[in-house]
Amino acid sequence: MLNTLIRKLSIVGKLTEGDHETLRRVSVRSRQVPARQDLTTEGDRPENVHLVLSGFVCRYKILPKGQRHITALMVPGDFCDLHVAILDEMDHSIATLTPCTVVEIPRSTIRDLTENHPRIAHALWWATLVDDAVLREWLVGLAGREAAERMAHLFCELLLRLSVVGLAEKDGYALPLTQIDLADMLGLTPVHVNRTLQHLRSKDLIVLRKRRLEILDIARLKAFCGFVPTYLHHTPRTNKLNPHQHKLQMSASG
Amino acid sequence: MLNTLIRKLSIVGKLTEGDHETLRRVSVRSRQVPARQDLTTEGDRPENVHLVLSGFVCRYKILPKGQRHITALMVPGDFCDLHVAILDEMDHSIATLTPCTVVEIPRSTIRDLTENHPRIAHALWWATLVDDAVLREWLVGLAGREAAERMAHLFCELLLRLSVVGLAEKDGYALPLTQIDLADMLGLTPVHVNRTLQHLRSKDLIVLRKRRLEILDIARLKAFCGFVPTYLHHTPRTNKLNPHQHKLQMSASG
DNA sequence: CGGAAAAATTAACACGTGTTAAAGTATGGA
DNA sequence: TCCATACTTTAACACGTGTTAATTTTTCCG
Repeated sequence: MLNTLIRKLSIVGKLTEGDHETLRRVSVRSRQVPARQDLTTEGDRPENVHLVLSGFVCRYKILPKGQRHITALMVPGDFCDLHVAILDEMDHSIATLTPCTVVEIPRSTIRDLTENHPRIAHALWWATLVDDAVLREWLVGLAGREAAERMAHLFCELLLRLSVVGLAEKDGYALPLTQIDLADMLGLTPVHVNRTLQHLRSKDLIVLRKRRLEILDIARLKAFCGFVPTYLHHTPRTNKLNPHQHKLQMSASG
Repeated sequence: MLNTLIRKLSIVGKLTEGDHETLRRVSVRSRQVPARQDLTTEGDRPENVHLVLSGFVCRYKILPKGQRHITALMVPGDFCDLHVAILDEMDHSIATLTPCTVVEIPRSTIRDLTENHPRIAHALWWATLVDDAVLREWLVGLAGREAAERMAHLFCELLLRLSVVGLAEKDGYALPLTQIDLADMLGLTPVHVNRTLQHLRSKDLIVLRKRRLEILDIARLKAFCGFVPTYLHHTPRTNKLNPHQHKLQMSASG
């Protein structure tokens, strides 16, 4: 179970066996949480950081008109709120989407990790920045991709993220979310999520059924949504030429 | 000039005179940069962190179809890429929108600040988290607010952010952005930005002319877009009752 | 000061997505 | 096993925003 975390953090750098042991020690006290329950609520000043061991967790905000919008999806191996220690008050909430196993880690423990375990600290820092990068990609997708592309992009992203922690096969993965959850995540209505799902199915790209996503043709799916996985920073640093320096384009808008 | 940074960081905690001196020393070497020029380009591994002293800077990504989308706007006192030190490769670009004065701070200096100046380190950490919160708010706005509300919300946000660094009056501020810039920021077309601007003007909420935004009725503008400034974390911690715990609503979507 | 380039404005039309509502289908607990 | 509830699916229509393109205005620079 905890392997998910170790597997994920190992992407960045080489953790020692001692680091593994430290992480295991930190995560002994896990807790079962039913689906659709807040872990922390907007306005709180939480004392614990949450680590997901199993299940899906989301970060969300409620707009003045009452709609929920999900700004991040956390899967096993992800921290939910590594950063919140500094801010006075949560400006959003965190909730389970499915039944989950989570570890609650006191802030003091996180402080100890960051001060006395440099490789772990570096890995945690890295994980936070990747979360930011994902957030930016979601933002860009909402503004610039239409519904089907946006959904396809999410499915590609999850394939990668779940693969890292061993929760995906080559051709699919368990996706125990409702269409309402997807709607709140993609900025669509549940009705249009349904339409879009059928559209992607009619193009023989994916099938979502019985809470499992089947990817029928990953290459075509990636091409369809223009998936470029760089932002996930899951691959080691490369020294290839930088293709962006040659096609800078400042005032393009449509 | 540098006061902008000190003013901003002073929101979080009490910096000492020594801290001020340290910040001044770090920021001596400033540089003029013309408008519409990359400071770092996607794919780079930058060696310096950028601090804005004057002008407007943006973070942007180019989508496969060629559209630019701006994911963040940096104003004087803001760091552009405090975080990038850890990641292998920039997954986005940073560019000036107007002529700017920027300071380039070597990564080693940032490391020194974070290791040897705890109050400054804390303030930098805080600034990064506020940037994240702004990003989330933009995401939520793209998904859940329509064009006019989204634009009004941006104007309210900028009024607060610019006030903090002394660049806004009560009734407006300099906003030297083109409608194309606004479009790329709000996820709209330039044409619709123009329509929306006129719509807000027809409601006597704002006037944007000669690169200056006049806010005609800030109270009505805030009400119009449902502006709740908590996410900017510009006010000291309060111990008021938490209104969110009583109206939890998980599956609302429309 | 004048001319070229960029930005703002206007208009007509197209289309993606929202809205509402009703019917069908799973799901989970007693 | 069966019911109650939640979720999914379908349909018709409305509307916000995109698209294209032409025109006017502003800005910039020699």
